[in-house]
Amino acid sequence: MEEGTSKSPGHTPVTDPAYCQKWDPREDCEVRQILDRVADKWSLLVIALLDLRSLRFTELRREIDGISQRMLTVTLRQLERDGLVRRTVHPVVPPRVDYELTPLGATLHDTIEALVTWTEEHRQEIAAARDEYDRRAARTDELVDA
Amino acid sequence: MEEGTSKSPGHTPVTDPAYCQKWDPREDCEVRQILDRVADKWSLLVIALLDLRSLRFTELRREIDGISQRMLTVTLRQLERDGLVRRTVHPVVPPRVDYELTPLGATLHDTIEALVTWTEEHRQEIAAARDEYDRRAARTDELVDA
DNA sequence: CTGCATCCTTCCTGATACTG
DNA sequence: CAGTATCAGGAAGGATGCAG
Repeated sequence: MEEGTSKSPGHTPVTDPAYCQKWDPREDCEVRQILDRVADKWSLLVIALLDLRSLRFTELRREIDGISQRMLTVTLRQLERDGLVRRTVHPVVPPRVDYELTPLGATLHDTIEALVTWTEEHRQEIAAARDEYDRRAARTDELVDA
Repeated sequence: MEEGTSKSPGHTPVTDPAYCQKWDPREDCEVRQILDRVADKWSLLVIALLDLRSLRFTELRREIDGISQRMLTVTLRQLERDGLVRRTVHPVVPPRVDYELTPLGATLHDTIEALVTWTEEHRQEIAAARDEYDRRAARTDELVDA
């Protein structure tokens, strides 16, 4: 019936004022939707590259190792829709399309840059933590085998 | 001028010194691997919640609307492996497992917080951009229909 | 309560063909 | 060049059942 552990009285909800003011817990909340977009693997790279200079479709494709044509298209469309990237079609042959950050996109880059910087500053620590974790896991597996 | 059609001479590579110092273009580069982790949809939310206070598995599951049990487990294991989250098992019945940020994880939270703040500060602009984009798209579709 | 194992669905890549 | 459309194969994610 009722499990004493997750009952109301002793349970301090994280969804109290201090939390609710910052996070809407609903899955479809606006902030979560935007976070899913800007914290996206490919969006991050596209924005970082476009901050250096405006780029054409093929240039982006070439620079971002591992991205498929489909995902680059999808990512650029999303970023354009969100007003972070401007798409400019030049009426020439062969067609030329330039992508560049909007002022809004540029402000996002500052934040993304911080994330990249953090990653670069702490990658040694993370690599060490991974080694440590994997070594422990290996030892545990040995015990299980025995 | 010289279209260069992405040939060698006229093509200004983004992978020049200014770029290479910051980004390793290879897909499997360490920085990209870590970014994929910390810029992950669920990782972001987990770290944001654990910054408020340490939480149990079920508490996290309840707070993060839409996450599956599997993904919460996977996300926590990855964060633990990377040294961002500490997992503490209390030898009691029923089992009790607490998750908390490590000092390293706490430093990451500062950066994530900036991303969340950016999102909150600009969500109106993004919503407006989306409306604008969707209206244009709707009008274009009309023309196509006609 | 915690979380692994299994099945099943959805998404993504990669290749290829075609339009403007 | 800059896409859209399609299809096969694979990986990621969701739902469920069960074990410690």
